[in-house]
Amino acid sequence: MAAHIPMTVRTRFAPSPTGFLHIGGARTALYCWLEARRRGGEFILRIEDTDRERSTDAAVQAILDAMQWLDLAADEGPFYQTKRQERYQQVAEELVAAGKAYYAYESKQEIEAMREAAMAAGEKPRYNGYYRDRNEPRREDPNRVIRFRNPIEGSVVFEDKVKGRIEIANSELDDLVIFRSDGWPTYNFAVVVDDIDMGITEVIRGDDHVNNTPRQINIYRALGAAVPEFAHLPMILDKEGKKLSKRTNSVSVMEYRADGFLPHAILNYLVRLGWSHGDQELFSRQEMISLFDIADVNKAASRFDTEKLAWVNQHYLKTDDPQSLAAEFEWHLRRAGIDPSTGPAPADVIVALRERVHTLKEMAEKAMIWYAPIAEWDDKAVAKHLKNSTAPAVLDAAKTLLAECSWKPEPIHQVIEQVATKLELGMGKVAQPLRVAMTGTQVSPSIEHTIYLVGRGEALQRIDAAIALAQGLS
RNA sequence: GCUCCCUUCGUCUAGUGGCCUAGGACACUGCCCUCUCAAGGCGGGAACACGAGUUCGAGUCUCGUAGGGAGCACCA
Repeated sequence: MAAHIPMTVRTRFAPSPTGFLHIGGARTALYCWLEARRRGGEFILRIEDTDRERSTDAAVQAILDAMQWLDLAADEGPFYQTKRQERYQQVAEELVAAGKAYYAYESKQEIEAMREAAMAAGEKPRYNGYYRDRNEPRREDPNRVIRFRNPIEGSVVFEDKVKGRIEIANSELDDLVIFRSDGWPTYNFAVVVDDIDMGITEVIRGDDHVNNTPRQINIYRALGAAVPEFAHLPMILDKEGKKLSKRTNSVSVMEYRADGFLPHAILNYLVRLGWSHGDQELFSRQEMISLFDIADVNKAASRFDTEKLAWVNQHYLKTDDPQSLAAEFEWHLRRAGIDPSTGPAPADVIVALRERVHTLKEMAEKAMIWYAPIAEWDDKAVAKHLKNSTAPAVLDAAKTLLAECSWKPEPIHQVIEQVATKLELGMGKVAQPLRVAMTGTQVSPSIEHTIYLVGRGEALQRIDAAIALAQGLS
């Protein structure tokens, strides 16, 4: 028996640069990447920019940036379809020469009339095959296109890795245009040529392409190429079960970044949307790679749940090394108008706040208390919060002890306890006035961490200011 | 209209004929812990779209119905 030489698995992500990388595209890219990684294959990135009307360089860059931020590196590419124009033309002409495609010269209006006639007759809008058997030679004509001579008999059957067996009769398919009158290939043709040339073995894409697959398979066969495996991913819907729309949802991956989500949290959330491994919710990169299998992906569409994403995000905020989160957090601080160098170390702030927020954006907002100048506080609100007969005594006692204690959370905690014991007050009566003095608000992390992060010099000043406000009350 | 696809708690899902009086997670909620807010711990309510059939036995197989989605371009 001949030794079986395993073909290397090659997957590809092929977005068209007409907008940002959206959440559905990110999941497709993730699944392609995971499938390639797990099976020791290659992941290729291809930019499908043959629609020159709608493609933009800015969109290309946005997609590349998002892929990088998510850390989904391609092994090859990005390849651009616009750079392969001659190749498509060459293959299309070869198909004509082999009698597997033909020139057609209808105008767009004629095609339109044809579609309407078919609709009126209760049939699918389709090409009537006028030039199919006319064998017209190539001639200069603004309406010249090349159409694929689709088989008439039989049906196309393929085993989709997520949808299962799918069969469509050839009688449902018409002779699609593969090469346009403007000199560019159409989508269905370009993908096939590219996937063959790039040696793609697994086509993983959105299930809006299921209906295109039989047409493409016929082209593979006409070209004498091996047909790859297909896996069509169900859609991602919004909370209401509607199609994700820019108007009502965050759809761009980079919007999620701006909203304070971590790249790995997004990946973890996405890998679980439509796929699972028993009861496991959290996956490291390595676990995702070793456990993921495209064949285990669910068939049905799923809804995007920001609250669960937020839970996953907080999980990683709590468990990741604060130091490794610092750079992304600083990005958010700057976005919030804060200069990180004017306050405590970002990693320390992360530790103080990570159990209290779900996103880095929220964290940056809450971190304001350690960076914003005290002058910006609302004095009236602060004074009101200090309206407590024991507040001045607490502040005074704390100030004395804080001036001398060792500046670490633990000793500061002991100071609080000493004040409570000395004044015979509960922890609440001691912590709250200090909290107000430190932050101008009634909510903050544990009091010792709050004070610690303010810093000794600033803390003493804030206590003085608070005492002044409290006295102003009486 | 035609073709294809989908259907388990509110949501993401486990489930591949008996282990299911259907499991986990998010969300919601009760109690505990507590210096605020959280986090955490222990509980709770909550689902097999519907109808036939196959079978000793169906969430799991078959058919039908209903509902939802996608595609039907010289757009990808």
